Amino acid sequence: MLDLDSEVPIYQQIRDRVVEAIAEGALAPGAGLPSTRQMAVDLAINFHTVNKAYDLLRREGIIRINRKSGAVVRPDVKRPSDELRAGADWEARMRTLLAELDVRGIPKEEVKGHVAAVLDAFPGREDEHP
Amino acid sequence: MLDLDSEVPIYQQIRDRVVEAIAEGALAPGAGLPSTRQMAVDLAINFHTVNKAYDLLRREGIIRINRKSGAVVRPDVKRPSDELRAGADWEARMRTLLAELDVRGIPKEEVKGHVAAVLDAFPGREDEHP
Amino acid sequence: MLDLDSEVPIYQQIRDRVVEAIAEGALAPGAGLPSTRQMAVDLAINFHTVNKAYDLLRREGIIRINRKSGAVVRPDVKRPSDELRAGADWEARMRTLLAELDVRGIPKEEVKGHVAAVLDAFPGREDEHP
Amino acid sequence: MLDLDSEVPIYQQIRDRVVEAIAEGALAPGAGLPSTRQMAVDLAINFHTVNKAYDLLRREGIIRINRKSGAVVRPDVKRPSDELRAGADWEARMRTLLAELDVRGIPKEEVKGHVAAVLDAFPGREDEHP
DNA sequence: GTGGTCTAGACCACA
DNA sequence: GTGGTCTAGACCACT
Repeated sequence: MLDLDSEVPIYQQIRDRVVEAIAEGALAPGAGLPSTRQMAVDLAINFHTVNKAYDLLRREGIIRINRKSGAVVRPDVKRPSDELRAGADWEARMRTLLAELDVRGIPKEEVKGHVAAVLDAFPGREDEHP
Repeated sequence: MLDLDSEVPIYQQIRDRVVEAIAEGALAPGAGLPSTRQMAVDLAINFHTVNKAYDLLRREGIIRINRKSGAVVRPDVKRPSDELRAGADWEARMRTLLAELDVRGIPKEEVKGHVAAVLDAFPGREDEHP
Repeated sequence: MLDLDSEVPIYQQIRDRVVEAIAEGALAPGAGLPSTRQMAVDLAINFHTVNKAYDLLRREGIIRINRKSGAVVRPDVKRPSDELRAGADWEARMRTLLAELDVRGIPKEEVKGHVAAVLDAFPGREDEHP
Repeated sequence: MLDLDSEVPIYQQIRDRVVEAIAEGALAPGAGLPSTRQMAVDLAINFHTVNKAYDLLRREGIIRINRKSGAVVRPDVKRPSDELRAGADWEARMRTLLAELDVRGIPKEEVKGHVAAVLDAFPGREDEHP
């Protein structure tokens, strides 16, 4: 699951995998994450690295870290909130990615189709279409 | 246009801006880019940094670097080529980004709309709809 | 081992020596290379130059660069891969070299003998003769 | 025939093409080369560049340059001569190339076959097998 | 301690 | 005038 030789930092990969797990529904809002030491053992990496990933997720407002109960997915995640939207600059990042795909000659319809397929595979909330 | 305090390297930002300019049609295939030293003074950065960005674009097959006329956008860019598409774990990168947006509570339809809007704003190739 | 006065760039010479060491078996797949700074002091050159050589080898898919353990020879190197063979205008390069040798009056049989001798001295892969 | 965007210098490409033409027999020993200005016009390049290529060939002992008759292929080319062999370091260059091919996973027999095919396609001298 | 980035200045090759 | 190379030193990110 992790590529230790990748140029993308390990803590970033952990963060990405957690975010994807939440989006897919594998990690429900309010659910607990493994302890840093446990995940470090599972992934055979230094626990400081896991710590850094968790801290990043906390600063992004995606998880909460309690002294006693460990890290849990914030219950209000996946709900529209200005707090979560802020600091995302997601339009710019998406624009950069789309520009690269366009320049590489990947057909627009293929990209749109992939985006729709991925998004529709996410469980979604009951209040999505109010 | 550049954020010198960003965590994303300056040379990467330059590379991204060039790619976007090509996708938007602002930089047509065959068009020339400023010389490394010129762009360096324009952006108030070191010319080695521009050099690295150009070298990255060259290795990606997006521009050509000619000893006399400087850097030009490859005329055959935006033509689907296996080599260019190959370097593409783009589905994974897109999936990670989409998961983050979903977790941040951004409505799926808003994302799809933005994607379509950005893509449709790109001029596109003549052979896009054969 | 290095010729600082040569017209071929130092970083290219380093890259060539590493490739030769791999072919000879002196550097086995999976083996580690010296750290950039270490090799720099060993060769009495700037570490940036070594850095560039390693980066070139990485982009060629010959080594992997790991943040903690440094550079290692890719374990799957020497296994025929289309991507590695692709970057190969090798027939043209070989043709140019052979033409030069012919013009210089080096007997064809001597050239063939040298080629065979060098190749046969390389350990080779287990799957070479299936 | 020339790739103006290549990373290999134009004057070097000209030199390589001339050497190949001699090896193939298209340019016989003693034959004359086009004038620098003529070749510059033909190739649509600066005549100084052709000049540099010719000078390189002269310094390599492959052609002679006469004030009146222009550049001619040395009549004694293709014959074994210590003068021509010197300064070639061809074993080292061949070794580097072969090592790269081996590392890229190209079968040894394929390389040997290509070398033999190219060499045998060169006309060869009557005194080759004395 | 590892590699990565940026800056800076000098020199060279190429066209 | 163009890009390419090498050197040098400082700072940062990652593990």
